[in-house]
Amino acid sequence: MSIRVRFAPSPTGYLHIGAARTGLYNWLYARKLGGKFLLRIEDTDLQRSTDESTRSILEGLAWLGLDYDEELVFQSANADKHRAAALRMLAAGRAYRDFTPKEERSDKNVKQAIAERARDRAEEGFDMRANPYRDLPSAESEARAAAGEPFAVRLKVPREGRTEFMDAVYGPQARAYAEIEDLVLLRSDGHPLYNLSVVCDDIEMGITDIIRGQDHLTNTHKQVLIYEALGAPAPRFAHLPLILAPNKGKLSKRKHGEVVSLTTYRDRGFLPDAFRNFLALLGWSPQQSEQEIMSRADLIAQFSLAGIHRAPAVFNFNETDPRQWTDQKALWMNAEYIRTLPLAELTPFVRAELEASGLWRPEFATDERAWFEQTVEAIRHRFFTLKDFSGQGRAYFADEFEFDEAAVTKNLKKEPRLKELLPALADHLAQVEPFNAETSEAALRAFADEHGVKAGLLINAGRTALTGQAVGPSMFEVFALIGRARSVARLRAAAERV
RNA sequence: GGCGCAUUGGUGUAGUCGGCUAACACGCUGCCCUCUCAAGGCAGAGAUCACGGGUUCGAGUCCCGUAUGCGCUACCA
Repeated sequence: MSIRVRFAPSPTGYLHIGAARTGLYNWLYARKLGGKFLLRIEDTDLQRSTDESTRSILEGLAWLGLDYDEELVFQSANADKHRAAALRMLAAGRAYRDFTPKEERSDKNVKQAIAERARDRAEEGFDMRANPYRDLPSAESEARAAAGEPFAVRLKVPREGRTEFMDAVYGPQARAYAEIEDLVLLRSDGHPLYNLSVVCDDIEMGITDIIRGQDHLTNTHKQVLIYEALGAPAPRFAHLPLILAPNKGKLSKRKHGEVVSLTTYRDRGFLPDAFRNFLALLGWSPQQSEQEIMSRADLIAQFSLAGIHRAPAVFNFNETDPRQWTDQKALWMNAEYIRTLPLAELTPFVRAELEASGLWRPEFATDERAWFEQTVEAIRHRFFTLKDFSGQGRAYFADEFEFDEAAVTKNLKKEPRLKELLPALADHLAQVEPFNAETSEAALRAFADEHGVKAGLLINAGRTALTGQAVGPSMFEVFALIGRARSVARLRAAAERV
């Protein structure tokens, strides 16, 4: 049977990078094995699910290049089928009606309340099978239901035995039934619950392999029980190590903000290829090579569940240092992609960035196309994100640009004579014909000798005058790119800043 | 509290059947290159492989225990 996997996020917020990685691994697995990668939106929690989140998830997946097969499935649309499945289990004696009135939830610290209750129960040797309605004669159960008494439907977990399954990452797993509660399948208002919905949909969609976060490892035992009760074969499972924050705690939007949102990386100038590459390596590594820079095709070719780690991965970043707003290796990898990608693949991204910041001119794609490509080629080598093209790189595309203050101090204010030298140099360069990297270099060096100053003084001052920056490509390359007229004008204008 | 999972330099990881003087990448330091900064090249610092026992001629690798972290333990997903 051919492979069918699914990515099943719940639309209760932006797409978390951990979830994105889960999607990526599913996608890689399907593409590698020629299977299908399906997408299901788990929107059964109607209070928390939003259309905006769904859109954000779709956008994020599209950005990463994770195309899905077949129709998008909304879990909420299948609620009737889930209810029917619960009723089938009820009829088959694999589930029972629980008439216990619904507990009032103390909204505060849900997790803590659960832990406390579990502790109390453990102390008194609580029996998971103690529910008084578990063995209610079916006639009485039917009668009370018919009379309109509200009830939840619970799975009737057998008293003796254990669930077992083989996890492709964590190995053989087993859990005694005694450890598993008679979980609720249907709420007393008829609403199907997570574990039931997931299993029903996975059966319906013909899912063969479930690849998901390790936080579901213990849930899986419950789901195996549901598969059995439904008389369906369980799929294969593979659980993924979690991605942790630098303090090895949970990585959450609440605490860590936008670094955990996938769209942040798109919005802050990451190349999708670079981020996909980085994400793939967070919890997985190729078996047969030490290669780290991997294209989409490389990833597909190299991917296997065997290369997935068991230990959680720390996503490293420093909230107090803007230069380390996200993992340094991710930043490095993005820079690596920016400087090594074939130019033709990079320029569309640069164009989009320039358009977004109002720096794009149509000529860049027509008459000035060669110039545009040369410029991108010249400046991309020291950029980390696409944002740098409109930031540090602004002066190449527009005449209004900011001067970096440190650069002005270092290269212009340092030498008062520049106030006269710069306009004089401008006059000198205005005579150069033709004007290119070689001729401008010869002219500048001759000018420096003539005036008894080091060429480096004029070179560094020139770079700041022309680009507003302290760093950049070779000065003479910059002269050639900016052109004579603009170079001369900027040299003169910069004299004011000395 | 119970159950489960994990634990190799700051981070991501490699270490197949036990032979490691513990490998690679990011980051860090220095040098070279040089008009700056990157890139690139070279060199280097940084790990008694969580801790304690055991098995063995020999353990990062196998076994037991402890600690720490994380997950689950809901009529949340």
